[in-house]
Amino acid sequence: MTAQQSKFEAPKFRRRADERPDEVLDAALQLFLRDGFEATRVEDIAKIAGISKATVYLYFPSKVALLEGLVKRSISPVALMAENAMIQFEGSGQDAIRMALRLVSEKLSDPNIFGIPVLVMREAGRFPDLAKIYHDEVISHVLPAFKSVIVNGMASGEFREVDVELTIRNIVGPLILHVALGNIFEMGDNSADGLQTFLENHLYVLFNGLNKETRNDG
Amino acid sequence: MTAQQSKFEAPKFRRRADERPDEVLDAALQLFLRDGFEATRVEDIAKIAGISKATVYLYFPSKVALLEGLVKRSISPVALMAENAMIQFEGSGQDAIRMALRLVSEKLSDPNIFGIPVLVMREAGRFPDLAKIYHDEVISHVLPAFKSVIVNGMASGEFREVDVELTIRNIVGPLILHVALGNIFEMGDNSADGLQTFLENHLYVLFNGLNKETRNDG
Amino acid sequence: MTAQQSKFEAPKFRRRADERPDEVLDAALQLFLRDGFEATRVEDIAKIAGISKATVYLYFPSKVALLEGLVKRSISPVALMAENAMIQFEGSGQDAIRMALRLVSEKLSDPNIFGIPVLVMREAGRFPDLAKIYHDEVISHVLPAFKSVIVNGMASGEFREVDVELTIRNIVGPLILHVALGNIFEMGDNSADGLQTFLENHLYVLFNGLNKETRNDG
Amino acid sequence: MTAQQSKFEAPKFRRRADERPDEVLDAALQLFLRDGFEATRVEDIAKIAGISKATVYLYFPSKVALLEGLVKRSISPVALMAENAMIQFEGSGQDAIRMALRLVSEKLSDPNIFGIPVLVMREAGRFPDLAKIYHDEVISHVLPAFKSVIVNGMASGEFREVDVELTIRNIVGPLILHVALGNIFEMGDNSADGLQTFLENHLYVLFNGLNKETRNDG
DNA sequence: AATGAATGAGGATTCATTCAT
DNA sequence: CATGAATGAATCCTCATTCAT
Repeated sequence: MTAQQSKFEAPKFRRRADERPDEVLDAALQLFLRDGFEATRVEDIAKIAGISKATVYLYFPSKVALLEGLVKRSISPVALMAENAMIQFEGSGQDAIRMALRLVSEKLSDPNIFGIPVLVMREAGRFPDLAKIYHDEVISHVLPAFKSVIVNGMASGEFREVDVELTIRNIVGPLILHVALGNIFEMGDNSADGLQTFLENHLYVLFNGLNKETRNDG
Repeated sequence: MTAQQSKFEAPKFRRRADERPDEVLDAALQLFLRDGFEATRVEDIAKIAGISKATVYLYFPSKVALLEGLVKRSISPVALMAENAMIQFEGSGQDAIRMALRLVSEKLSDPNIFGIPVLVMREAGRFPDLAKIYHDEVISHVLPAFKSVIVNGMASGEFREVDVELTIRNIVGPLILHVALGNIFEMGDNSADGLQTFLENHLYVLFNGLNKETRNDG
Repeated sequence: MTAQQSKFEAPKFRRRADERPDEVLDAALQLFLRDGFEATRVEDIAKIAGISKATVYLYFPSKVALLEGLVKRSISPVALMAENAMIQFEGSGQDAIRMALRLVSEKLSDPNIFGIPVLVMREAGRFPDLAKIYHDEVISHVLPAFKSVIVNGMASGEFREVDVELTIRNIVGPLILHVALGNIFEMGDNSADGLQTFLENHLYVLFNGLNKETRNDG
Repeated sequence: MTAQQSKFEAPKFRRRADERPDEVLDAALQLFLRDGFEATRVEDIAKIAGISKATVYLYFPSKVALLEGLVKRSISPVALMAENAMIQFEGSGQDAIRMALRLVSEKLSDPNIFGIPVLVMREAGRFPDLAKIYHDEVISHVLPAFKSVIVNGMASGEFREVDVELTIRNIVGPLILHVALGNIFEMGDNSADGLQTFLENHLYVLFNGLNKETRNDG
């Protein structure tokens, strides 16, 4: 379990400190997702990371700090990326959204990332700080980007007249649910391929609607 | 708070025992939603229900039993109702879905109900039993109903050709996300009116698509 | 160790709750005095009190609360008594002080009491609350009483002219030191008899001075 | 703070190792007095001393060793001095005591010294070694010296007939209490001046007694 | 000589659950 | 039925101490 040491040197501990925080976060994410925050024991996180319980506290001041660290590490970059991509995108609104979701879902197939939103949804209620971080680092970036794409699309006549705020739930909700179902009920698959397949269907329905004959009232 | 009942139906001072379990579940749901399952103390549930901690164990053998009791009590009827409504419905596929979602979202505005799915998503990971109950009592009823509506709609030429399983995420996902956002970030409103407004927009987008000019390739 | 149960009934736990807090405080005092506050484990206190660790927390919200409880329980009454005795006393200043010290030292031979001042001196530095309690409940009562006796004695010509505040250290200091030495180095004896003997010598020196021929300058 | 020394005596940047132990002891005393032995963290001592935690262990084998080092360093010399002064003193008993106390209290106003007795009183209970050191290095020197002064004084008719052992508490007790009160409750002042003022009053009361008219029975 | 990194051992506190009444 | 009293088991976090560099 602790193995993997050459027979020559036996470095009981000591390893480059730089890698440690990341390894700890990886372990934490894995267990938080499986068992929830409260039910996860710091000792188990440590065990998976291959260090001692006390060493965890060398890098993170508390158990909640792990939660917050996870959000900061994994999601923020994705959110920023999606935001920038949408802002700078020059094509149609449809293509902008299509590209953003593809970008995001590529990242989401990284197991270190796709669980975070679900984790946040589970635990944010009791940790206002966590909710705030997620809001500041993710929602406050992505939301306005989507909004402006929709608003522009409506202005140019590309999109129907819809409620901008509420429609964002139609764009993001299916994706979240897909990941969550995979996570929780182990329904569907969250592999890169599975996500891709899902995404194409989602985009098709999202842009064209379920109905074959659509109203032209919008 | 405990006493004070009219002399007529007043059994001295204490509610009929039959009502107790319900009151306990109400209290449990309230706290589970706010704090999560692990972080909720049985003692606090008891306090809200106006009884003693030990009395809770008179009605429920354990803390998890409360969780399971919640699902059984609140969601199953709704799911059954939606299932039946869809099965017996005779109109178009669009109207079937429309009706089912309206039915559900009416119930969802009952605070004793709308939190359950979110609660399950939060805690099912660690309680396979809970996941199983939810799956058996809700998912296994609603999913096939939706599936058959979609399949029939495609057969009759009403709906485009879509992946049936995946499309269900487009139907349900936005609704779940809407409720969750309201619950966790206190974004949007989960009042009956708010839900209604959201639902109309959701159905509009779902059936007609975002694009004004749709492809007729389906 | 837990023994002492008649062969008839085996009351695993359960005892009159009224006695518990006192028993816990007794145990706490014993260990706090021997090992200091920090070095005393709550578990050991519980063991001596014949209950479980968790039960301690049924009666006292925290370890510090035990410390504070000790002061409130044991010393306050003694201080009040001394205060009242001095205030109501009608004889000479010398007799007032004599009486007060005798009264106090009678109580001090109660092992539940004589250790408290030493304990407070040891721990008050780090627990401002404890210092405050002791100050409010003991010092603020006893100090003024002594002061007024001295002031009156000086006014009536019974006592020499001295610095009132500082002289109180001459009255109390030797007593404290005596008890502390007994406690810490196990020098001298803190039995009722030992205290009595010490007290008579202390009072003799205090009132008459070491010098046989005294100055009459005061 | 670390660097910045003239080129002349500058051993590059780091103080001579000889001074280190003293600096560590200074830091330790400061914290032990404020927080007690147990509650003081070695890391904080190191921080004040301007070195790393591990370096402390280069000079002292353990945390207790710091405690013992403090007594050895600071008090022993004072005790020896007082002892010698009293032994060699040629004047009256009163003047001998007066001189000894003045000598001691001069030293006591050195913050590196006056706290030690209080510290010992706080912690000796749990560290028999500490109690022994203090006993051997301080008490066993000072006590006999005082004793012989008193005995001689009684023999020459200068002092009243008193219990020698117990009377020493009258000599030292007020001084200890004065310092302790200053330390713990921040009553009185422990400045050199404050101590001086206190001492004069103490000696006045000690030798002449509180009573203006003294018995001549001694 | 000096230290950053690591840990073992321990302690306060919490809480679901049980039992005697 | 109802509950106050009690506890075992768990878990976070701290800290003196050690070791490799």
